[in-house]
Amino acid sequence: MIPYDHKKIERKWRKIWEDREAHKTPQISDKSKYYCLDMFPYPSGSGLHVGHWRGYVLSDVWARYKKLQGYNVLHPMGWDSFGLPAENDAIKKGIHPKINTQRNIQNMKRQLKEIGAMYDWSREINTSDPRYYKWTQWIFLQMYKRGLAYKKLMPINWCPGCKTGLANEEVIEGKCERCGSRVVKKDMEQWMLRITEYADSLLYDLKNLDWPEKVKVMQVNWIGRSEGTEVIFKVISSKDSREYNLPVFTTRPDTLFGATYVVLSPEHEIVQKIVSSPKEREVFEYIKHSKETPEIERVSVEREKTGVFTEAYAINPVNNEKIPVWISDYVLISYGTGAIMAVPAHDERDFEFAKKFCLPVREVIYHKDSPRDKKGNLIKAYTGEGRLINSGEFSGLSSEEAREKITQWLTKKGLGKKTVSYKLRDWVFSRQRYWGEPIPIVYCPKCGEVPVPEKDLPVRLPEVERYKPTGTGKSPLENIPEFVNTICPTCGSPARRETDTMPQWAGSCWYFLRYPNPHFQEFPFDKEAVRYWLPVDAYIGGIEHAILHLLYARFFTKVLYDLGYIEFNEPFKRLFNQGMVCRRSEKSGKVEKMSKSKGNVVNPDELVKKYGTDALRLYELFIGPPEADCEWTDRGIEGTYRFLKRMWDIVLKLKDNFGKERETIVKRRHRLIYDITQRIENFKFNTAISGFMEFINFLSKDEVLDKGVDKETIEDLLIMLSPFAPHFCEELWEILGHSRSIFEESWPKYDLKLIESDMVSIPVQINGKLRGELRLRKDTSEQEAIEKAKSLGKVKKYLEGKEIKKVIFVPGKIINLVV
RNA sequence: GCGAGAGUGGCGGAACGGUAGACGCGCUAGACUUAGGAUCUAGUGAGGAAACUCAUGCGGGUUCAAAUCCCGCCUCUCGCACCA
Repeated sequence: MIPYDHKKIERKWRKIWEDREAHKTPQISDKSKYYCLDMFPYPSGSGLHVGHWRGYVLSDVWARYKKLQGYNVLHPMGWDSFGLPAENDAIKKGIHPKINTQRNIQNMKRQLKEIGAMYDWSREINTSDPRYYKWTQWIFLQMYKRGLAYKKLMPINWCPGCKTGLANEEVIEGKCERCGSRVVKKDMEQWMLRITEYADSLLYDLKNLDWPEKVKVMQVNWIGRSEGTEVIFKVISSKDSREYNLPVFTTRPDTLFGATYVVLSPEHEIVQKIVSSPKEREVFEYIKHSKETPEIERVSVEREKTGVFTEAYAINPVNNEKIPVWISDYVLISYGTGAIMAVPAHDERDFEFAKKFCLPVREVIYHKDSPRDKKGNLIKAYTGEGRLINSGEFSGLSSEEAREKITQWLTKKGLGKKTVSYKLRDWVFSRQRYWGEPIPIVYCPKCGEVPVPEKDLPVRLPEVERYKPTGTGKSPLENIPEFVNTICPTCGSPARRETDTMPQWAGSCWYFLRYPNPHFQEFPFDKEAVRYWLPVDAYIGGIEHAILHLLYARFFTKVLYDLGYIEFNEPFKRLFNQGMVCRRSEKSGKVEKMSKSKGNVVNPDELVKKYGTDALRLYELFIGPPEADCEWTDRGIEGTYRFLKRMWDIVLKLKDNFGKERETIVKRRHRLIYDITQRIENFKFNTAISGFMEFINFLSKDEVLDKGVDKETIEDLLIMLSPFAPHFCEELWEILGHSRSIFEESWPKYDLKLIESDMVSIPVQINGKLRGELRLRKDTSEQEAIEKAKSLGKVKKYLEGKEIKKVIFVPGKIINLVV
């Protein structure tokens, strides 16, 4: 008998698939489509480890399963090759990003091919290819024309390590998401995208998506919509007694009568105008200090509150009370209006601040559970709802009624209005780096800011010698006169190009639209092909993109939808996040996510050599539930490898003399089809594989093999296993005499009637404890079943001298006798 | 602090409120072998000679019956965190 030779088989089928163009997806077809997309990787220099494999295997099994179900499946792959990760890798190695990226792609593509996935490589895309980024620039111009891209001087997150500005989303705990450096604030002219305009749409459309709840919640929190009231306080300058209108945002207008002071963010523009001369120096020092304080510290909850009194006063519009105006860095310039009314009795932060600076606390919401000392004073803020007190004509109302009434009152008097605030900020879209899409804008001394005409796209990234970030706040492109100097597209005068480039995320915001026709010349995407293929039916990738990429891609999709270019406003119908593969790290001694820096990676190359791709694919899935993190066990793969070998032997043993269909086997077959189908549908690939193992254990019993197994059972088994172990199943399929690929077959069907058996085994319990087991016909009457149960030897013993108080009989399930 | 998820053998993990530990790793014994780190067979939660008892993070509850449902804790992981 031929032994299972994974090397030979895998090499053979990979070549056949390539020669036959087996994975080439037809552009358009009569079949229903299924778009199964992996989050495309950036071409990293460290290559793939078994953790990366997991997601790719998962999506490939799903894609192949859908193909067997008769769908026309699109399962493409490409490269997210612009941006910080690729550029930092190049700088570290001292190789030009273009060369380094090419090399990395070559290596990763080789590794990806080892997985044996059905990627249609003829559709490969690469975001740093001018034929691709031409269209990224084109989309930017469409946004620019609609006012969705604009330039603004603003304090942005500056990473001193990467020497570039970052988006809010790229700052994690005050540190750069890429390099871990502390991010500082820097005032810079930046290109911005007006993502806030889409805040509500990004929020409300989440509810129709089949996404993990966790990711949806993260996006909801990130958008951070909160409804409230803008209240206008009058501020009288202590410098010159001039009056200014100061809007503040609050979600609790019901506490307005409890406002005993006002706090401005140190960066608030009005501060300079209202501060008294004696306080000017102190205020200036405070502002300087807070600018220098790293965001991470400034925002720390534990930190004691600080602040300075401006000696100016504000008028509370609702009762004309004069209250002091302070500045403090616990008020953020970037949220709401950058100013708050402070209600110490009902806000913890305000309470803390009031205690420190001896400011009055006035209760305006009464509740019996307010935390008080013996004298009846609040010992901390009561932040819940209640009934209004000390609130003039509004006293006696509930918080909810009061919010409505007070807002109405303010609106009528022109002193306030209902508003909505968001945590979401506009997207900082400029990077002062070389390796990215040049922003297609020209500055003309006569015409000002001029967009590059579409016919002149792409604005090519010049070939340069020096590509390292400058740290001056300008991109390295600034030093390339051939790039910078151009002529104005409008008037022809000498002009300068924008030298900032787009962020890493730009290309991935729309790549899923390009795959349906990746070589299309006339437009970013082929509308016809997009109409057929989009939206993406299943999007598979890591949870780390829960906010950044997924939010940005949704934003681009919505913009393109509003501009009439596409007919759907959500790109990814279903999202699946695979769990991370972890392993004990020698350095830390902890079980951590696999990564090169932690030194706990497992290289798939050696495993493929020793056990084969198919055994590794199986183990990647068998290791645990796909959505859960898992711990890699080095010897675990032995199990799936042995499984394949045993199955191989059984099929070869059977192939020359298949038996007739036998009832027991047919029933087991239908049971298997049912189980496997259900488990795959529910993404329970780990238990699907254990189902195959159980079936093989059943088949390998001598009595089963001796009595014979029919051909159809084995063929169905092979078809069902083929998404998991494609090379292995193709080979056995051929050995069984088929000349067509197994992936041309269709998924087997089950007959529920055949699954249900006439005989069932029923556990018998006494007082809920298992005491025996009964084999019964399914339709046995309750009475007969109970009698039989009572006569079981073991059961009899327990019933001796006892009285049966209650009998539980669940047909086909259980018998429980209570004594 | 807030929000979400998870705690089951030596290990990875199975279990529509109904036989806890499927399947696999590892381990033990045996078979075949010059050999076995290949393969096959049997066993493998703990205690006990056995009958049996005890076991799903801890403590309560509901139920004939709870890993599963409810209440209260503990631990871990992840996300958010002065957002007014």
